[in-house]
Amino acid sequence: MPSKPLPPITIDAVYAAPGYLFRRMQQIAVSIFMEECKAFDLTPVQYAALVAIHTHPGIDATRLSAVIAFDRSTLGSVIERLEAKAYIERKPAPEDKRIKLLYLTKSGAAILREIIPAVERAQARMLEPLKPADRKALMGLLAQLVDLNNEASRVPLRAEDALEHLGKGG
Amino acid sequence: MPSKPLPPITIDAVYAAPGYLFRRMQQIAVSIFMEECKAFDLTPVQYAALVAIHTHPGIDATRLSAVIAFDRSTLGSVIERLEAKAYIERKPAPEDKRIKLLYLTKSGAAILREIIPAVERAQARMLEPLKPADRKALMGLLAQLVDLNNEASRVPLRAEDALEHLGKGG
DNA sequence: CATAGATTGTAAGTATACTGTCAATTAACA
DNA sequence: TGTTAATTGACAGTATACTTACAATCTATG
Repeated sequence: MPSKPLPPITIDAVYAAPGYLFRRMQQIAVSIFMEECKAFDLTPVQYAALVAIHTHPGIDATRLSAVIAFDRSTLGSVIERLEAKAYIERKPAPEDKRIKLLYLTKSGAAILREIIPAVERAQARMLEPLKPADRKALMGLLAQLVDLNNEASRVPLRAEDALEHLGKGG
Repeated sequence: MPSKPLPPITIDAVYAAPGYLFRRMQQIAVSIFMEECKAFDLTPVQYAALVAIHTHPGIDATRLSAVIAFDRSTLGSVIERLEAKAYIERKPAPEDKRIKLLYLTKSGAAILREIIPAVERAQARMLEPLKPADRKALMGLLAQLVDLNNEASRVPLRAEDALEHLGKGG
């Protein structure tokens, strides 16, 4: 019994923990994205917002936050920045004075077209160190896990529910 | 040729992209961690810092940032918060007036012992929706990918290099 | 139609995460 | 030894991410 006063855990256990690997991978992914897209001055979240608004023109902020699984409170400032860059427009909804509808501007659509090759390079680089079969396996498992854990992280609405009155005109 | 003015990408492509899945999984992981550990008022990063200081007593802030792959600038405020909670102590290094050495306090060691079961519950919950074999496969691939991508995200020092003069007394 | 409850956007407050910059200090070198 | 270079910690500034709170507005109900 030679000392050993505090043996609860070591940093090596942290390195192998899912939470640590998820955080580290997210750091790396953002870093690669920003590097590939530095010519465009768009963050990953701003990019996702642009794509979502492009796919669902006239969406409002609350539904947008559900569609891109993005915190509702923070989204306000993201929208502000995109509006300041003139990539999106906010228009009041005629039938509901609370809601502001979001639309891509011409330059928003243009930047989206231009940035896509860089984004695809970034996505490819994130997985590049793995063999193709392993990339597929990892993405498959991760997509599955995110889907099954979807309820764990609080999002105001499920993406599908959020869009019932959009796009399909009903 | 019926219209189709902007077909560059849709939100479904974003959902399948690695960057989106990594971000979403990180959100979920943090959410689960905070839920399991809410009785302790410790964030995942603060927890990792405590473990690292416990494993490497007398580490300085720059090396700590390398050990837990944590941004050096942000670490200052993390250390401040841990110091304010009296979980760690900062002592000036005798041989180098720039450096402040970090040590766990008694209550820091105590909270670390107490929180570990909650942390382990959280880590287990993150992977719970997958079959055991899939959990193993996912963690293996992710550990591999993080390791091979380590250079992509800027960290001042590699964890191993950061510790050469610590612990082993040389 | 009046009121309670829900929804929308906004804001305040905390905590990462990153980019820069800076002064104090130490190390390297001419 | 004296100047330069590197290191350390601190700070300012931007951008997520989350919690709670709040006013304006809409909906549901009596």
